[in-house]
Formats: sequence, C-alpha cells, structure tokens
Amino acid sequence: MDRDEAVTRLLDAAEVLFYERGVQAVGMDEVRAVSGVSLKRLYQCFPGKEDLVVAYLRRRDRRWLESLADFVAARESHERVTAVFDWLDDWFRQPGFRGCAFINSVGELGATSPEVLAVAREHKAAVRRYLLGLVSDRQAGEALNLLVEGAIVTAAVSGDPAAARHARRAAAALGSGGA
Amino acid sequence: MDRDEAVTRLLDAAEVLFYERGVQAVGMDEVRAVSGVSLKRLYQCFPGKEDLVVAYLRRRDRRWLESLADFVAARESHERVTAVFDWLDDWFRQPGFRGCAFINSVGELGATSPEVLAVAREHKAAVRRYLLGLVSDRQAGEALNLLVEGAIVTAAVSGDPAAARHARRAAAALGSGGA
DNA sequence: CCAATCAGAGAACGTTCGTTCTCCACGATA
DNA sequence: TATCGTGGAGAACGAACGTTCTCTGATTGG
Repeated sequence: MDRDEAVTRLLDAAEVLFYERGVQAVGMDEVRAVSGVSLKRLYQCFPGKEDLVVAYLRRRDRRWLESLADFVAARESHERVTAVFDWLDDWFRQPGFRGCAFINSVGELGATSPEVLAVAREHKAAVRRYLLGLVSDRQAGEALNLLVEGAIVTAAVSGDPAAARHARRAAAALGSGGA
Repeated sequence: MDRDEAVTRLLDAAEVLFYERGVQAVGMDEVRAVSGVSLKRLYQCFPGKEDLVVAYLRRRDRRWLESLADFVAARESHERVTAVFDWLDDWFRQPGFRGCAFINSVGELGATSPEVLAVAREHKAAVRRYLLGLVSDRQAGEALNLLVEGAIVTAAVSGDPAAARHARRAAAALGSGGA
C-alpha cells in the first residue's frame, strides 16, 4: 500500500466516522482501525488530527459541490433551480443523512479551530457563488441560497425531508412572483 | 446562597461558556470557576454534564422565543414578518454571536446524546409553529421558517449579518407575489 | 548472506476531563 | 460545650484520547 492509497483510505474512514458521529467523538485509533492504516503511517500523512479534519472537509467540499453541479447541469436550463431541490430531497432521504458536515464542524470546532472555520466559510461561499450563478438577478440568488441552507438545517434537525419540498415551492413562488 | 441561586448561576455560566466555545471544549471545572458554585453543589443540582447541557438549552429555548415574540408583538400586524428579520438583524450584530445554540449542539452532540437532539427538535418545532402562526397560509409559513433558519446559519458561518437583509427581502417578495 | 532501512502492531506517555472523595471549618442544637 | 450535619476547596481517581516510542519482522541492496 503506497502513500496515496493510505491517504485515500484515511480520508474515507475519516469521512464516514466524523460525519456520522462528530469529530470529537471519534478517536484517532478508530480511524486507524477502520482505514486499516497503521497509526505511524497516519501521523506521517497527517501530522495531527486537525490536519485530517481539514483534509476531510476539503475533499467533501469539492465532491459535494461537484455532485450537485453535475446533477443540475443535466437538466434543461429552466429547470435548474428546481433541480437543486430535487438533489437535496435525494440527499435528505439517504440513510445516515446528518445535515451539513461544515455546519456541524463549525458547531463543534468553529470556536477552537480557525482552520476548520475557514474551510467551512470557503465551502459556504462557493455554494453561494454557484447558486447565484444559477439565476438571473442577485436578490433571487440570495433567496435561493437562504432557502437551500434553511432546508439543509431543517431537514437535519427535524429528520424530516419535507423541507426540500417546502423550499422548492418557495423558490418557485419567488421565481414567478419576483424575477 | 440557596439552591435556586446556585442553579441560576450555574445556568448563567453554562450559557456563556457553552455558547461561546462549544460544550465539549468547556470542562465542568470551568463552569464551577465562572459560576462560583462549588463542584459538590454543581453535582447536587445537575447529576451529570448532560443534565446541565439540557437545562441550559431548555432555558435558552424559552428565552429566545419569548424575546422574539415580544419584539414582534410590539409591531403592527402587517409589519410582523419584517419584524422577525429586524430582530434577527439585531441578534446577528451582537458581539459574540455564534449562530443557533441548538444547531451547534446538535452538530456536536446530536449523534451521541438523544436528549440534546430531542431538545433541539422541540425548539425548532416551536419556532416553526410560531412562524406559521404569523402568516395566513401554510406555504408562506414554511417558506418563512426556511428563510429564518437559512439566515441564522448563513450569518453564523459567514460572520456577515447581511443574511438578515436578504432574508427580509425574500420574505417580502414572497408575501407580495404568492400570498 | 548480511546490513540497513522501513513498516506495522501495539504499548506507553502525558494530558484532560467527568466524577467522586477527603478533609476541614462552621453553624445549629441539645 | 459537645455533636451533628452541611458546605466549600481541592485532591484523587479512572477513563479516554492524541501522540510518540519500542520492538519485531520483512525487504532491499551490496
């Protein structure tokens, strides 16, 4: 097993564990056990736990936005806003859905780790940029962004995926009423 | 100092510390130091840390919603939706604003502590009920709820209170376009 | 075949933290 | 005054965790 594979297996294990149970509830030894990478190697690849957390968040940022963008790009341009909420709806229904990894990490570590806060900020800024690009005017874009964030957090806390439907309806109402 | 005052001082200290730095980053000894209540008494009032966390969240739930409702009730009925966002705007600007205590707690402990998750769910359900009662139809209420949650989380992560303004505009657009 | 390097397994270390225990001072009561 | 219960201060305890160290075995290059 070369270094690249070790990194991949570590990030895979970190993502499953940290997302499911939170960062502080997972020990490095558990990351070792799930990844199958020795502790020594783990600390060669990531000198500290925070580095692993940041790397996990960075990879998730990239993949999350790519997955959303790919899904939306496959639709006709007039359907793209509703496609965002279709994608969210799917996500909310996945077993093990536990909300936004970045919001959760900020809740846990935002006050302690400036690095984690910065990654979360970059992620949210990228999501907002992307959503602003989907609609014609700025105000509708900001509203879309707020509806998306609101749906994620509501679905996460309540455990009810209906938030996606409500957000889609609200976005549609905004689109017909205000644009 | 009687028991009631001890409880109050403990909850005051817990609220400041837990909200500012997160639950897991604060030790019981620090709660003792800030509250001025001895460790022995602390464990008489709250048999474990989780009890203190739950009590802190319950009190905050009550006060938060009361504060919002009082502010809104002082306005004319046609201004009440915008008043919600005025109140949020104020909150976001307060020094030490660190987002929603319940979302943060769920991110930290939701996977570990069913009690904390339940309190957060009750809080969000109460907020939603309250907001649904502010507007005539159900759809507009759901949209209002999502905009509020989205604004809170966006302001928290980005650190920019502009989310309140964007949400207010979106709610106004919905009100004129869709109700 | 030997020396040197590296990797893995897991013990070990030091710290932090939740919780409990010990010790002592004090106030009330017979 | 002697005693009892209460409360505070802080030591103590046991567990968990991040991180490092040790030992051992395998591999590689000469």
